[in-house]
Amino acid sequence: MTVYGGGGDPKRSLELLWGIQEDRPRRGPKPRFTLDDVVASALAIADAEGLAAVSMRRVASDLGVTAMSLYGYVPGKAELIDLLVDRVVGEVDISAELPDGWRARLEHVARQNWNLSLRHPWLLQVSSSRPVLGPNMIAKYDYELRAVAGLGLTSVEMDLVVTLITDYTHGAARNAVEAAQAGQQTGRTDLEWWEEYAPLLDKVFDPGKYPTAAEVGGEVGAEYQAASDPSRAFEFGLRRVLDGIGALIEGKRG
Amino acid sequence: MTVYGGGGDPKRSLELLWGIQEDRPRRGPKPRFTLDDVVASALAIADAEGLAAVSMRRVASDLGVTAMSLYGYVPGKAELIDLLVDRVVGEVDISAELPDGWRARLEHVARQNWNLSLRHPWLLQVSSSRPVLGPNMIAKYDYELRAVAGLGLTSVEMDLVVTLITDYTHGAARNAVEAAQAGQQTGRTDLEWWEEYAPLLDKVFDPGKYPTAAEVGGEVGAEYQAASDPSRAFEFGLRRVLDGIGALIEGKRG
DNA sequence: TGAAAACTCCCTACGCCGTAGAGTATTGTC
DNA sequence: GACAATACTCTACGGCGTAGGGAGTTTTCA
Repeated sequence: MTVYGGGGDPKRSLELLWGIQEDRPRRGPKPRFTLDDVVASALAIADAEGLAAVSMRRVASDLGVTAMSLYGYVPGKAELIDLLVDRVVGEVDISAELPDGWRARLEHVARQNWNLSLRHPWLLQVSSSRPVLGPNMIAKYDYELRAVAGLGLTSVEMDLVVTLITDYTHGAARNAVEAAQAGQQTGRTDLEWWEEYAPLLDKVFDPGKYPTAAEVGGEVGAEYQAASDPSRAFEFGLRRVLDGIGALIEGKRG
Repeated sequence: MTVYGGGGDPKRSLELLWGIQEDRPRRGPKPRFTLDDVVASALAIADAEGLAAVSMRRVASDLGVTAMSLYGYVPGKAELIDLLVDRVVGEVDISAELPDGWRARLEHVARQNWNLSLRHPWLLQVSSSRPVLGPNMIAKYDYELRAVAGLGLTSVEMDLVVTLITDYTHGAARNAVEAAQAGQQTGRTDLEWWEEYAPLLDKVFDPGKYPTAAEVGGEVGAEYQAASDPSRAFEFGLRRVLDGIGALIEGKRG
């Protein structure tokens, strides 16, 4: 359950991210691994067991080495997490041609971010104190900006639109991941959980006091057979957000 | 930097949240504090020094007591965090009359959530595996649903709209808090940070490869004198989201 | 060629963390 | 006054990030 936010020394992180090290050959014994090996090991753990399982000792032992030897590759855990983030951000396929039309393009961007978060749920728990300005992050930012290029928006507006899409997607994905993890953690399906705690909640929850919540909660629960349907919520919200952006773009044209 | 997600035993959390304990008077010595005292102590630490500083030992020592004695009040740290969350959620003023008009109402809801997150930044780092169904959380949910009542939306739609607003606000607040914390953590203003790392980034970043990011990033940086302006981004996005919701509502009417 | 420097990795240790288990003092009930 | 229940303390375990120093390996330079 322990979780780390990025935010090591930004200068050092930048250097590591962009691979400003070189000057091999150096004097001592050759390193047993590359920096990439270390990050890959951490990634495997994060994906399989969550960010909490990513400890220096664990990453090291998976590599067959002691914890302290990692400090030859990375100044500390925070920087390792920064590298981890940029690495999975690199998974987003930014070589693909963007679809035609701003709406399809933004939808594509949103879905890419959504999928990325579901594939690496721990990503949502990394709250970097500064954005990790790694090569993949910048490439992705460029890709996303291109989705709203040529629409008559100012640079600032382009940035704001992309931020809106990614912010919203992030929030929606967070709900989805929480719901999914809750199910697998407790070993119960949503339905089972609902059935177990509904009576307890009933005892304590006064429908007369909160009639709106009671009615909506009841109908929503009945419809989803769960407390929520994050995937549907994402689709719904995305449509509204795109509608809102559409109003902006058309306003610009008129 | 260490952070905890909620998600203790949901049953026990529910009981604590709703105060199903009573059956005092009991036999032994009287407890030195109330459960509220413990939560208040944890809250003070979280607000002042962040969630990472909230350890059982620390909370206890602030109360003048050993760590283990907290386990008489709370089954574990996870449940304490659950209580912490519901407590600050209770700060939202839900007795206030909602403004007239769905748009003003939803805007009000969004701003309340925004302010709550900025007042208690650690809230954004608590990723409960299940929603904390405390009394305050439910009261807030009810309050927020009332903002979209009577508009001809189905229950499910009402829930989706509220989820959209809170999801978006959560994501936007997250950026704001990160930016604010980055400034105070490193003791640098945004401008200073920008000036320090721009040259380093310049050396590594190829504008020819990412012309869109280069141009937009440059103009955005010049306009904000910083990498971003989260507050402005929030306002911008909120307007779009409300526009999108407006389209839905008007579509329902037509 | 041999010494020195540079480097990787290991071992040990410190001060944190959440919390289990057992002990001690205090309080209420019979 | 005896007994049981309770609140709290102490000690300890196994984890964490990482500082410091030592050992062995490889390259460089005299």
